Amino acid sequence: MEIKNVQIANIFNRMADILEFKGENSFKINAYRKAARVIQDLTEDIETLAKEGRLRDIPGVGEGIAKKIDEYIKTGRITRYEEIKTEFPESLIDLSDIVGLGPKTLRLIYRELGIKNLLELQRAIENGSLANLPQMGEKKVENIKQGLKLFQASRERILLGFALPEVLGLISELQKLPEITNISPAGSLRRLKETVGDIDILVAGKDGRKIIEHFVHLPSVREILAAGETKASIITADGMQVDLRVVEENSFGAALQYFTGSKAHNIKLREMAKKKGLKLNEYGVFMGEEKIAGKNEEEVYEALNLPWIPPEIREDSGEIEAASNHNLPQLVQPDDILGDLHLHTNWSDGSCSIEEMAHHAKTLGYRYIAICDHSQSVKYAGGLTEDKLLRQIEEIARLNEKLSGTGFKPGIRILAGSEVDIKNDGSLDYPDWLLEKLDIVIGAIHTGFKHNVTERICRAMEHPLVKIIAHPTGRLISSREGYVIDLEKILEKASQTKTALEINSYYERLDLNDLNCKLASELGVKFVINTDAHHPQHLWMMKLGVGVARRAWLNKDSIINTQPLPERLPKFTINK
DNA sequence: GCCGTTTTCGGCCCGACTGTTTTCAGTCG
Repeated sequence: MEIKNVQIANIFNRMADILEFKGENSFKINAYRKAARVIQDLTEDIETLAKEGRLRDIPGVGEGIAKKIDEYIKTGRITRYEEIKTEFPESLIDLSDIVGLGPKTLRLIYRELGIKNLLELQRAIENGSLANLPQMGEKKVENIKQGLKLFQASRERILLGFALPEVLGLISELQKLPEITNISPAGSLRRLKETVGDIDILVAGKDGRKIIEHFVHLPSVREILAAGETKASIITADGMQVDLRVVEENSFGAALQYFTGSKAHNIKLREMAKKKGLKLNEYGVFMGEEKIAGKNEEEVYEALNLPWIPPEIREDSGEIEAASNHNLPQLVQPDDILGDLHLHTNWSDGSCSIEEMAHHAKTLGYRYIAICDHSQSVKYAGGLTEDKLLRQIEEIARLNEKLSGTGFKPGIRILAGSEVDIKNDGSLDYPDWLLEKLDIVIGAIHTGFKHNVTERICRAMEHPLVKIIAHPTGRLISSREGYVIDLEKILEKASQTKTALEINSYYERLDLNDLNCKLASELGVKFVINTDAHHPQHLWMMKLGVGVARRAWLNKDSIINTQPLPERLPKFTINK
């Protein structure tokens, strides 16, 4: 459904690139970019909005852009785009993604040297013709050369689950320095976006030079890109670029706010500040010359008459308006999670015993877990035969005796479950008499990703024992697209059958993602946040899934594993 | 091209850095 949203957003972004190249009014260009971003983040189908004549309700969409959207939906094309697209070679506009090569320079090399594509740009660098242009010195050519290298490598963004532990490690190393009075990750990492580009760490402290000296000589640093008094950039042994910035203590909040972004959120805040006769920048909030806030984020927001806004929702997608109306959501927190309902063990393709998983879960403060190993037809993952599942149910009963809390020692409850494969006809991989012996049944697709997946999942959700659908879209971030599905249909069926959809926290999945969760939530769907852990060391990823939920504005009431288990098991109660 | 509790016209976030200049343009975040 959101396909048209993405297509239209892409066109507007491309139009902005072309208009920028043409040297059009920069505010017009920004208008296109803003519209593109808002449309991309929309949870509603833009086609529906168009049919209902509600396009103009989208912030950033006015008369001109609404007309173009209507045209695209009716005819599949936008005349204005087709016109300007033919004025210049596509391969030329592609070059605008090169860092260090802005629209002005691009226009210069096109006009003066006739450069139209990557290859010609490379040649111009090599034969020195680029360096001969006016305003073009040695350094600038070198910059473009570097940008070109990055562009060709088309540097991939880093998975959050990969970057987060690394950054927390760096931070705990840095905290040992007494000169550092405050420290925090910033940027998209702090907003818990599923992938991050550069990694930003912000520090408040006295002796910038010393702090940076310490930072660039940490053991995990492979290469130093820059090291000044207030800013340093390094490459870690894992190949991640990390920027450290040092600021004065009384500007830490303003700088943290600024470097956390998002850019769109910051722009809106600055507009607000301006309307109030204030000025907001990375040093503080100013009334004339006087600084009225900046030491911490709370007072920065307060100076603008706003409550503090959690970083995860700072995307200018309604959070500022909600804050103004004192209507911010009570976002679910990591501590709200009472159990993990999707764990694997060495009974199928996990690497540890049920008891080991339970022990680790207990150290995290969980009150319950569910063991959901694979079902019989998932051979490659060691799916359990019917007999083996029966034996596992007995083993879990035995462990529950052993691990149940006594007196002052709280225990942990292990639920017997299964991640049951949804077969090609939508039936389940175990017979009902066996499923009925389980505390919890999760349905999942593992084969036939292009084969009637929507119908299969919907049929599985109609089964009264299927309480959860695991990783509902099947995507792997930056490596697999996911099943071919009609997501909206699935969400509606989930809402109707009261089947919870999983937010799978495994770092490569994060499935459902933030936008899909937001959409699902609007349709009244319930969620469960699981790790799908195959090893105790995967359990920490719960915080990634909680991040997804927070980015989707979810509160704890819509997430079933924030609820305590009923006194008497066996059956996990989701009323279907 | 969008938008409006000062406006339907005249604004549109803000600062740092870099490189090439000699007071500033271009680019980035």
